[in-house]
Amino acid sequence: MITPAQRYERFLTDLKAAGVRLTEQRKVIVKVLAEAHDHPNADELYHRAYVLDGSVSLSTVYRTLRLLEDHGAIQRHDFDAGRARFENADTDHHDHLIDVDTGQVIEFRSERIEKLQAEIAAELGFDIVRHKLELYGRRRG
Amino acid sequence: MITPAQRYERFLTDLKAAGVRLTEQRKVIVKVLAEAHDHPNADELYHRAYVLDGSVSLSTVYRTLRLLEDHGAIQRHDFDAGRARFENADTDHHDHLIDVDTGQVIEFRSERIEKLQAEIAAELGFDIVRHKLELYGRRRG
DNA sequence: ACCGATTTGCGAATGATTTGCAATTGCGTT
DNA sequence: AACGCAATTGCAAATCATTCGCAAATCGGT
Repeated sequence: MITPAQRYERFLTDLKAAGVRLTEQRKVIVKVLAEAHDHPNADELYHRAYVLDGSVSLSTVYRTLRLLEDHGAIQRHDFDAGRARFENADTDHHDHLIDVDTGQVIEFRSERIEKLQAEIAAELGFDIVRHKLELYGRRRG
Repeated sequence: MITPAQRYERFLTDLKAAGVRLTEQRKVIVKVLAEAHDHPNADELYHRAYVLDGSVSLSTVYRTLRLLEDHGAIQRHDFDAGRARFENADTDHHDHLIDVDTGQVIEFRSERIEKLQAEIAAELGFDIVRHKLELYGRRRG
């Protein structure tokens, strides 16, 4: 079980290894991402980072998010159109179930679905690069 | 096998039945949608409609798209973030495979995946309201 | 054809994200 | 420990897709 602190260290090590300059702002943003247990959007990340270090700007949050995404360190989602949401990519792959009433995001993983997807793509003559599976559901009353 | 002309007629009949006013612009936009074999975005729809009738504006395209979506006549997708794409909803349900190299969108349907999704949601205590499954793949060389 | 409510086009407003630019900063080199 | 400069930053202005306000045009029942 990886801790936020460990995740943070790994983030920094990987970035340094990739030749990325570790600025104060980037470290703070990465720390916020490492500690996030949810799927925050850019603005939420900005606010959390700003509390830790008032020198972080929204622009830099956006620039850093793009940087991290390009490095494969985080993943971008668009559960609700118009606002991207992020999560660190080091955790195991999983899909999302969004509660349409509360907006709550539940993570799950199904080997069978993964397998089935690969089979379907293969039948169509493709190899899957990535996929997006989002279930929008309502809690059973 | 339904023809574009038939689809167009059904669109109009359904809208009229729903008490929607059939303006010139709406008819043109609906016709363009009925004839579309791809997944055009608002701007593309606007251009196609404008050719048929220069009195169509982009605002009205957006308003009509929202209207049609609310009536369940079309479906909105966001394959690429930041730009919504549309398709008529009268066809059978299907998912999408997007060729990451060409952007081509291939439609497919798998009963097994549908079933599996319902099972997973049920295990988590949910009923599926809708879902989004997009495979992004590369053609096998 | 008439009339009132609905819909339209226009341009301005919005909200998320990006960008230009001058000032600041990380970090390899002295 | 200071130097130098390219990379990075904050800010404000720009962008991009989409929405909105409002006066003018239009639908469709009478």
